[in-house]
Amino acid sequence: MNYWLLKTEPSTYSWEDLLSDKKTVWDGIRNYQARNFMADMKKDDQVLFYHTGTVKEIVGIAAVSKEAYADPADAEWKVIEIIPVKKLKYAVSLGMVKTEKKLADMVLLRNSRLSVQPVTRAQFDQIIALSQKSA
DNA sequence: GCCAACGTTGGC
DNA sequence: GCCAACGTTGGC
Repeated sequence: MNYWLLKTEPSTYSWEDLLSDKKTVWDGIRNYQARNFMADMKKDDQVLFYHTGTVKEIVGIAAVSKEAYADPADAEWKVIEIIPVKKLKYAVSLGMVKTEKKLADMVLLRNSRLSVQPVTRAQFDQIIALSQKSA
């Protein structure tokens, strides 16, 4: 089981959109590093769903429902499919992640521009722990 | 709205 | 193959 974080601008595609869609094709990724991570995703891997822009917080957990396949729009790129698992009790903001020493190595902080990123089990568990209590 | 960080492009 | 110029992302 691996863990990941997907970033999205909520005005483009939000957690609420995912809930109403029940599943979605994660397409449009045009970055090689991000594509390579997507290629490593396995079915049932857990995904932290992060809103960028004015929100900047992890809002929910999704799961990989279909592993990477060629983007029908452009075979050089890949897409995956995800389904919502559950909304976090309390969203975990970027500010909270920054203040948590155990999360200092998260790619979210190290490389804020990467939109598909790996998360360690320990980091994932820590995020879940933070989401249990309000900021 | 600004700008730092980073990836990509293209000239050499 | 290097690197300057440029475009994009995303936090502030």
